[in-house]
Amino acid sequence: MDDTNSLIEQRKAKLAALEAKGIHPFRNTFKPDTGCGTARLRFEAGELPEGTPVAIAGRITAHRDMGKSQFIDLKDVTGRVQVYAQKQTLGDEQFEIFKHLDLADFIGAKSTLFRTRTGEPSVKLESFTILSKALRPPPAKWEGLADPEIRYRQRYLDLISSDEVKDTFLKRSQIVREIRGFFHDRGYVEVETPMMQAIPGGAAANPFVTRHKALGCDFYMRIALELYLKRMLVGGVDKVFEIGRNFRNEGLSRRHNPEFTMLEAYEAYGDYATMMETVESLVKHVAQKVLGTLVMKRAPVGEAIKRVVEAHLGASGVAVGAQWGGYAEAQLRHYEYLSIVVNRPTEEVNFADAVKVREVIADFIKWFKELDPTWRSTETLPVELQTLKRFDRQIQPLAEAEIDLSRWHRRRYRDLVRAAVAEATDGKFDDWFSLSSADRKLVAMNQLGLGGDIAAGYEDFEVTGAVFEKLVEPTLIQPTFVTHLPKQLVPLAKLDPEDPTSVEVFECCINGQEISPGYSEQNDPVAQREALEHQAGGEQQKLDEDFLVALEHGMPPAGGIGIGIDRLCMMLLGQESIRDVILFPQLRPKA
RNA sequence: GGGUUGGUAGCUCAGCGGUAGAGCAGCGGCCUUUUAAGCCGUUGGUCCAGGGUUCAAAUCCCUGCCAACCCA
Repeated sequence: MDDTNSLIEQRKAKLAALEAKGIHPFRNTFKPDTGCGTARLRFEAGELPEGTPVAIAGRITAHRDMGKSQFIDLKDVTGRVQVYAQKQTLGDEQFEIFKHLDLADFIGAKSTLFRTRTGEPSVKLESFTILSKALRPPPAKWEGLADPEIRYRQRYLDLISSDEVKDTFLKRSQIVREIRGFFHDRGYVEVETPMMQAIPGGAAANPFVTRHKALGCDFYMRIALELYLKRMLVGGVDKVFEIGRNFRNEGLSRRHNPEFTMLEAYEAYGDYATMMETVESLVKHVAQKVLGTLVMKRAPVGEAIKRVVEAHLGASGVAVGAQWGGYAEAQLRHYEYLSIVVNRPTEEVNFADAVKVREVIADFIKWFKELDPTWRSTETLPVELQTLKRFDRQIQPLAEAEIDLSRWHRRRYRDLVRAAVAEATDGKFDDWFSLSSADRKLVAMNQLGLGGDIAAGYEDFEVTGAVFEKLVEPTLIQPTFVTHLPKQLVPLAKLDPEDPTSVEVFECCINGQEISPGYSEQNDPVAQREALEHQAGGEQQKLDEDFLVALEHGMPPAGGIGIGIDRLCMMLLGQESIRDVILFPQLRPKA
């Protein structure tokens, strides 16, 4: 970024020298007739014979100077091809210019296909045109870009230096295209609704505020698509969807970007069951089309495993493992194994280690139970059972190397919570829902270690919600529809007629994250008004009266879904940070 | 908000009290089939900023700024 940088000065001097020779390095005077990678591939496949003339254009990404012959790599979006230039062919003057081209310059090359002595499919240069002179040097060719800040702020450099990164974003583009195709094929209509709204509705989230000068009022960036898409249902567009940006004014993390891409789709006369089928078909369709498989490799887990093991080795009873050696040499070996995992380089820690760590924990539990059948707390042994259980629970999702999108599971919310609590407390609290509400809070804070996740004023369903979020959701690696959510959790959805304490809602979890909620949408205008008024908590200005009027005009019963496109991409593309599937993630502005 | 780690050449990094280093990139030279080309030579630095300790600080200490990760 430093303009006094001598490399930049040198390049500027080269530019001036070219111009002094009457060469204009920025003119659009060259039309390629094929791509660099395309030419290479078609040559390799035998579609084009040796000697075929090709006009290619691209960026110079490598230069190998052999004296009177020169090699460069030319790269465009289709790939890379080697260009071979000879002094004999180009003539002295052109050859000198070619020789002094810089990495990152763009040229157009008239050339013919041929193979080098080592068999590399290449092109032999006949003439070339400079199409753009780069005034700044590219990132290191071999190491690539290491500084994450530059990767995100100057993504173009990241795209230049990493084919994997480029591939990820090209695939993201295909994913979105396939999603569109899927809905269009099913007769859905794609629409665009306002991003700036006077009353941001459809979700519980903090909005961004913006100011309209001419109207003299504030607008909010939308936090959901829902309320406008439902207006479309009222308006008679029975199958409707939108893919677009939502904005939520919250913190940044590995899984959160303030602006993110959401898909919402609504289908009249459908319900949450219809939409489960839709989500399953959609995800399978996209995976098959874009990746050609339904088995997803998960992102590397080394860092996460080390983090968990380290936390437990350091903070809790496992750290005293060495002291247990007194009664079991095998235990000492196990303890040593955990230390080895922590001390190994991150890249070498893998899914198999997570499986092994789980075995180690299971052994510890078994030994301790043999030693003291009543073992539950720290009374007699140096480590608490729940500590080991928590340890195991955190490792468990890291032991699954693949996601199998051909098998989808359906589980009831309450069953999952009940089982998770029973397991985490070693059967001590085997029916979470039979506990009193006060006990639930105590158990969650003390036995389940959720003290930090539960605020004092939490209502009952929020405590259960925290248990689900912390204990259940991260373990749902394989595609799972969680159904029959408690009605308090989703106040705007339709009650289940067979179980009025739960609603006709699902959450589709994959890879330990919720990627898609789905609903039987509320179309009773009276019930909807009550729910919204309750949600607004008496603040009338938050109530979207126009939306309620729309419902009063009649909305057909419908099923609806929302899918976080960024999270879907993370899952499909094996990325563990949302910043690696968003081209220009939000960062603090540079001072 | 708290903790951890980091900030040294254009890039990737080493050095961790005693002359500021390497590879790549750049520049000059040799080489007409190389491919992380090679060989010879060479340019390039506010060691993030400020303060302190010391005969001596990139190195140790403090403060600040920036970033990544974790926790909240």
